[in-house]
Amino acid sequence: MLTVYNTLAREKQVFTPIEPGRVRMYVCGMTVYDLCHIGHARMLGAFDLIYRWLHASGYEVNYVRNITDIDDKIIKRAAESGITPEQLVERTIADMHADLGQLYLLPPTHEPRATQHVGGMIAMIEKLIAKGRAYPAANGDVYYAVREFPGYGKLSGKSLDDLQAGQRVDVDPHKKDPLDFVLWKAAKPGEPHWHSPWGDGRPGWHIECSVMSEHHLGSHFDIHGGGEDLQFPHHENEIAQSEGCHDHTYVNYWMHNGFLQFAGEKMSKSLGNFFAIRDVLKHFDGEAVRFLIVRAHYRSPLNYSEDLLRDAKASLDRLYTVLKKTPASERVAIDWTSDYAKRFKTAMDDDFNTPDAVAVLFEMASEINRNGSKELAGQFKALANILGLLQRDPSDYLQGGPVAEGEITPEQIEAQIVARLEARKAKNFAESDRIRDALLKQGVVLEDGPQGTTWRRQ
RNA sequence: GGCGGGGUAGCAAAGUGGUUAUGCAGCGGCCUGCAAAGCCGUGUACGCCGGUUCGAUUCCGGCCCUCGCCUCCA
Repeated sequence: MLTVYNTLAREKQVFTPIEPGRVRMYVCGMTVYDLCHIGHARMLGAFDLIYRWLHASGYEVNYVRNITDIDDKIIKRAAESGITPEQLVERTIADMHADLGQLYLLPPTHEPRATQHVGGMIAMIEKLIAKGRAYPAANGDVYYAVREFPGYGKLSGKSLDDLQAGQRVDVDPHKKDPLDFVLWKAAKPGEPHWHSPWGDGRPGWHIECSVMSEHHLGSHFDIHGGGEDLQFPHHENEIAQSEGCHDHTYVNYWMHNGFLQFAGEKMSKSLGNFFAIRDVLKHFDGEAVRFLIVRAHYRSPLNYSEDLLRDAKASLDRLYTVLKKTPASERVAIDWTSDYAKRFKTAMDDDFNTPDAVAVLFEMASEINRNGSKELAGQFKALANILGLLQRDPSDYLQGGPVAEGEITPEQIEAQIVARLEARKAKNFAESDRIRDALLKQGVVLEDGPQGTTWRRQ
């Protein structure tokens, strides 16, 4: 029985989908003005794991993850780079897909873009105006009237009065209430824009998700996810829009992942303390990065540093070493009646407790190393597959990784191994050890076994 | 100031009212020409102070520290 922590209820709840056997899930994706950083990887990785477990649990999952392809930052960045917003968007999306693939993230079922849904956004805004929950202002903007939506603040646990007391930005004089947020923005000269009943302009950020989720999942769906910083105001505003428009529940389970921190602070573009995924991948294997994410619970804060990444890689090395020693039998179905699989399932069913599931994997690893069971290795690999881990050829993983400039090639390593074998045959251990130490200095570890000498990169 | 998370052994990270989490690192042993890998063994950790209890890291209260949100943000 799957339980999930629902931010709205502030407790774990038994998961019951609206439609038996099917899950409709929406996750706020990227605004594509720059490369994804490792903090984004944490968020996207968290929901990838959730998606995978729902799927493994037998649900047919409609997983929608949007792309915001029109906003101030995109316009600004494109202008700075001397390209059109469209060019910037296309390039950034291609980069994002490439980077996420390196982390073994599954593509979502649908990846709608905001600019494909402007018509729907205009229609929803018109409906909100008709219901008295939104109003056009003299400057061409349209605002949502938060005081007209009784449930405002229920997700973030904030009251309008508390929010007002905490105000720390200048209030737009066109707003009736300082907390009213923009649904439609009047275009400035030269900006991309669409025609609307309120003049040329473009949609606000919050309305995008209400419209795109409804388009693919309907006005009432199961799971809505995103980073915890989106809880307020973004998700609060989505609720106001969608429930304000349809007068029924928008989402059953709100899920938010904890933040990736660097040096004790949230990693974000605005703080400037971020590492782009592709820069990290120059020095670390993508699966090691993924493992760093998998071995922490999705709601916990997660620290990022090179030391932690090295630690994650060392742990992952152990798991792959198991499969190198004991190759998994091919294409096995998971035996869910086995003790290990049951414990794995119990962990994952408990609000996607991946650290506990990983612990089960390590216990299986020890047993496989003890008994050399290919069948158990098959179960092990199949369970790891649910977490998006351990599916590569073990030697490829252990010998691969990013090859730096001037790094020793596999051919050169093999030649050294042959030379060392000659020395060992001649009982010239000084020479044999010299070769091994020389390789170790280049990050190559030799291991002598019954089947001969193998190597891996540190 | 308001609201919401965290503080677990050297590091990372789950979890539990009393029984081994797990991984990395370390230490001892086995194996090995020596190593590495692997195996066996090895750590009286739960922010502080009270309370409840036969017994609390786990429940309750207070305090301290820390992160996030209250502005765009994953």
